[in-house]
Amino acid sequence: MDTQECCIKRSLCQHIELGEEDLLLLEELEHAPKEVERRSQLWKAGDVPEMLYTLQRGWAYSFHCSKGGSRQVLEIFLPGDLIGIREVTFNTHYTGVEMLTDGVVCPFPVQSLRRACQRSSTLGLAMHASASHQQAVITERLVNVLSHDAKSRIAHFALEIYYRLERIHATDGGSFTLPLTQRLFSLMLGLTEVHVSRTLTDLAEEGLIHKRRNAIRILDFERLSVLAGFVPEHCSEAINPLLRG
Amino acid sequence: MDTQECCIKRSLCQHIELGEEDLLLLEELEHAPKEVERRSQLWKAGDVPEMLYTLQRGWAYSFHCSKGGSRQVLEIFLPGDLIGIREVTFNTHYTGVEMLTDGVVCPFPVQSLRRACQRSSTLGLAMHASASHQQAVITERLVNVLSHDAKSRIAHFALEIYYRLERIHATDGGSFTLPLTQRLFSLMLGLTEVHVSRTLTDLAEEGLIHKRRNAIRILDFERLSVLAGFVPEHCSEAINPLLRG
DNA sequence: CGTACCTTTGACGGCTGTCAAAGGAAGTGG
DNA sequence: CCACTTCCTTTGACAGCCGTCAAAGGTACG
Repeated sequence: MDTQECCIKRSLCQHIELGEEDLLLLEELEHAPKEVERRSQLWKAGDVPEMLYTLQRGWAYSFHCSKGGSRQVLEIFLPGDLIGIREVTFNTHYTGVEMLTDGVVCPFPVQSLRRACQRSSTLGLAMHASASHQQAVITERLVNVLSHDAKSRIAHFALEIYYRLERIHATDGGSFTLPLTQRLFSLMLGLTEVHVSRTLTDLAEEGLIHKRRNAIRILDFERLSVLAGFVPEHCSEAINPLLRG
Repeated sequence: MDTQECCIKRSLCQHIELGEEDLLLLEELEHAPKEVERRSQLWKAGDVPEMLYTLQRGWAYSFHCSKGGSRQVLEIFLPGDLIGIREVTFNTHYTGVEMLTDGVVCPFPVQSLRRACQRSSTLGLAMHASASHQQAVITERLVNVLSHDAKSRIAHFALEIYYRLERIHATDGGSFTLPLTQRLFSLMLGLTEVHVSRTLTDLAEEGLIHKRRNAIRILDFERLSVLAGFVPEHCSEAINPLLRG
């Protein structure tokens, strides 16, 4: 396996170091990469979680549908993210997952994960850490939505994505392009598309961002961070030292 | 140990059956119950997570403080809840935890948890399931806040607490009393105290709830559920069958 | 070239926040 | 038991953020 090849191990070893045996175990059990098209769904709400996916290429998102038919977006998945770990312990999925772009995923059966964790408590810990980390992003957005107005919410969310892209070295220089529609912004932040459009226009007029179709570009990180009250603390934390060894 | 005595085992075995060995291991490692006063803090944001607590008696909440000094409440803990599992893998706490009432907690050292999980993969799984379940409550409130107005948010939150109390048989008959101040409501739901007061008055005038100082009482579950779009699905899910055995 | 998707703009209304003030209930110290 | 403080709630006036409705134009895609 060359380093280009997507692997669940690269997701799981971000928080805790895995041994040689752990890595081999994961490699054995992972399925071959699979091409997936934009708008295809990895699963629907209500399905039994039976597969995890590592996102090798492309973007995806998870969402919840209310009875009224409205949709709320909960997570944006970027290349390298582990999709499904957050709900793997449930007997039905609360959220569906859909590709935002064409992409490639590497499937990993839940049953294999169980066996892997039985053979290595470090793997179990890595799995838990990965899920907690992912959930922390959601928690942080709840805090964002609870305490900020539209302008700050958008600023905060843009910065969240930026720092996650930076972590995987997917930013293109000082500024960066965020390929999300305004509709996605609205579904993530509890705003209407109309108001997102207005607010992005405001931010652009203030010189904080640049707007394009299906994308925005951050121009002034300094002022945007102040506006959002953003602290990039939580994104790259190492595991609790008391859980090591 | 009699059944009255609080124990981490009762939290962990809610989602997956634990073996005799697992239970003995947990009993051995748990510390003696400890009285805690209202307003005392179990830890502060920034601390290293070194202890879990099972809440034996009383209520508690976790919160995040923004730079501006405003506070957002993330979780309400009820008797039987495991406090700290959500952030146990992080090297610093993102949220502080404070007692809402006088109470009793049973401490459990994180290092002991690590050793317990090394000796039993089932315990590791139980820990993961417990954390995921707790996170799901937060995720559901994000969905709530993203898609509902003040009246529905309040209705949804009241029902969330009700079903959690029902699960631990702490409801007092058909209706029940929810001992939360309006300030707590506002911090949970991203509203002002003033607006919470107004909205509760509206709900009371419609006969859906009864209002008291520091508490409300649900009168009409049927209509309140419709208003909130509430589905009590997610609260009592068993573990993914593919992870068993 | 036609259709679907994405964005923008304006007018209007209402939900919700802000500011201010007041009173009642609970807790505290004397 | 009383005075005092603190906390919790309520009410009113007012402003503004944001949603709704409607229409139009631009861009991608087949």
